Amino acid sequence: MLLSRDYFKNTNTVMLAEDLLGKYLVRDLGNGQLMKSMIIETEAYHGETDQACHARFGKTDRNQVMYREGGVWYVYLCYGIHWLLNIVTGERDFPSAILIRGIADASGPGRVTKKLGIDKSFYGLAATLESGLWVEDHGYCSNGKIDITPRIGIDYAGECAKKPWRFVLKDDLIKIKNGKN
DNA sequence: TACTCGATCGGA
DNA sequence: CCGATCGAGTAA
Repeated sequence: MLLSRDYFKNTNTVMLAEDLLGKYLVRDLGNGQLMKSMIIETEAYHGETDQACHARFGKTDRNQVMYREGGVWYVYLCYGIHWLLNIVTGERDFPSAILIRGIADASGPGRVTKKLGIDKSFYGLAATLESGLWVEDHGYCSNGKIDITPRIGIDYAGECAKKPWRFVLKDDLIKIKNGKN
């Protein structure tokens, strides 16, 4: 079933990031083709006090969508090359989001968007059928098979770099094919 | 305006 | 290890 707007309005971004593991990212290519991939890696970014969060310097043109009510996509360009996909969480005016770092057939945040054909055009769109990109719960239960680690690539974030806000599903049944496309 | 560095990745 | 390549922050 489709994850509702209310699901993403939850203010506990860290808990939501863990809960998203095992859910399905669904991309409607518009020609009757649906791509469905299990989410296997996420990271939480929570508020202006989180020194790793893009909102740590306040609202900017790039991050303004993080201040909206949860349930919309935050897509941004990283290192001038890769589009990174986040789902905004929580209440209006509190900036928080979850980075989708990996799906079952594409490990790495840049590969997720490349695989599903996601770019800046999804910025600010709601995670609904109409937008062509949404999240479904297929009833998968992780049953504690989850690695919890600090977030990747944020060494500049001081004490916040130590927060255990990265979640990885480790399930022997999941085959990760590192397709280079 | 001129730097510097970043929620990355693929190739040498 | 290094380069690609662009937007945000900082200093001036």
